[in-house]
Amino acid sequence: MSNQNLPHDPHQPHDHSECVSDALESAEQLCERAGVRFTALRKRVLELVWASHKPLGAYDILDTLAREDGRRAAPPTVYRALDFLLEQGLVHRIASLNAFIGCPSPEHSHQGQFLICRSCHVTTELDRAPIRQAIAESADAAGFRIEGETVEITGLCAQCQAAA
Amino acid sequence: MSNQNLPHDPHQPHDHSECVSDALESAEQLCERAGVRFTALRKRVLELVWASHKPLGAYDILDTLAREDGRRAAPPTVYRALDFLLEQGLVHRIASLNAFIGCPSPEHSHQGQFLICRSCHVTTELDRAPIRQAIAESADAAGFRIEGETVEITGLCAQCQAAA
DNA sequence: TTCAAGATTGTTATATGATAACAGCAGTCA
DNA sequence: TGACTGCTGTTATCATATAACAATCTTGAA
Repeated sequence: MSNQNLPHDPHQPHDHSECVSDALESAEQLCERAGVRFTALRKRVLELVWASHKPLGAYDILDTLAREDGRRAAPPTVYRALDFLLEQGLVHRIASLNAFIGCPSPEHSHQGQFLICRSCHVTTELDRAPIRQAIAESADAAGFRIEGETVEITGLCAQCQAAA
Repeated sequence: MSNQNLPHDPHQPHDHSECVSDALESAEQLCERAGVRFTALRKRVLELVWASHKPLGAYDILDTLAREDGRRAAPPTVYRALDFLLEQGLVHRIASLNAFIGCPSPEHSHQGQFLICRSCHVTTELDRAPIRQAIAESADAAGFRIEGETVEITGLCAQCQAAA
C-alpha cells in the first residue's frame, strides 16, 4: 500500500497530477457528506488552485477561466466559488499575498501555518500543535478568545537556499 | 518614577494622548539616531496611526489629511510615509486587515504578534518568545530560513467577552 | 409533469487598496 | 551659487474585492 493519502513535501519532485486528483476526489466526498453541491465551476476553480503548490490570485484564476471559455468570467463568479471552497475548508487564503492555496488535509477543520518561499513561491502548509499552543497560551494570558489564526512565514525554502 | 515607558494594555482606560506623545517622541529620537528625516508629513501620519489602538487603513489616513488640508492628498503621499514608518519599525502592517498600527516598542527590530478584537477592533501587539520559538523550530525542521513572520490572531478581547 | 422555492451563476457597476512614472521643490554641502 | 539628493505633489493606472440585481438551474412537492 502506498502513502497516496499522506500529504508529501511539495518541494520534492512528484507526480503532481496525483495531488490534483486526490484533492478533487476528497473534495467530492467531503461535499457529499456535508450535503453541499460541488458544482462544475467550483470543481474547476479548485482544480486551478491546485495547479501548483503556489498560492494563486483570484484574478489569475479569472484569466485562466477566460482563456478557456472565450467569454470572460466576472470577478464575483470566481470569488463566490472561492468563498465556497474556503467555507468547506478545501482552500486557505494567504492574507499576506492576497492569494489562495489548496488544503492538503481538508478532512478536519483547521487554519494551518504556512511557509512561503519568496523565491520559488512554493508554499507548505503545517499544522503544528506547538505553534497553536504557544499562541493559545499567549491569548489566554490576555483573556483573549481566539476565533481565527493567520500564521504566514516568509523566507527561503531549503531548495532555494541550496540553489543560492 | 512612573511606568510611562512601558507599553500598557491598550484595553485599559488610559490617557491616550500620552501614548501618542510618547510614540512621537521616541520616533523623533530613533530617526535622529538612524540619520533619517522625520518630516512633518511622516510625523503627522504616525500621529494619525496612533490616534487609537485600532489598525488604520491608508485611505482613512488619506481622508483625514484631506479634511485638514482642504486639498486632497494623493495615495502615494500616504503610502510613502507609511513605507518609511514601516522601514524604521515605527508601525506594523496588519496583513489580514490591510491596515497599519503604531508599534509600542520600536527601539528594537521585531515583527510581533497581534491580537485583533473583531468587535472593538482594538489590537494588542505581543512579542512572545515561545511563539517565535515554536515557529522557528517548525521552520528549522523543514530546512526553511525565516525572513518574515505574520502572526495575526482574531477573536474577542476580554472586555468584549464580558460585554456580551 | 409542472410549478414554486431556493441555490447557483451571470452581469454591470463600483468600492477599496496599492503603485508607476514623472514633475517640482526643499535641504545640504561643496 | 549651483548641483545633488531626497521628499512630496500629481496624474494615471493597476490589483483586489464586493454590492445589487437578473437569469438560470436544481430539487422537491403538488
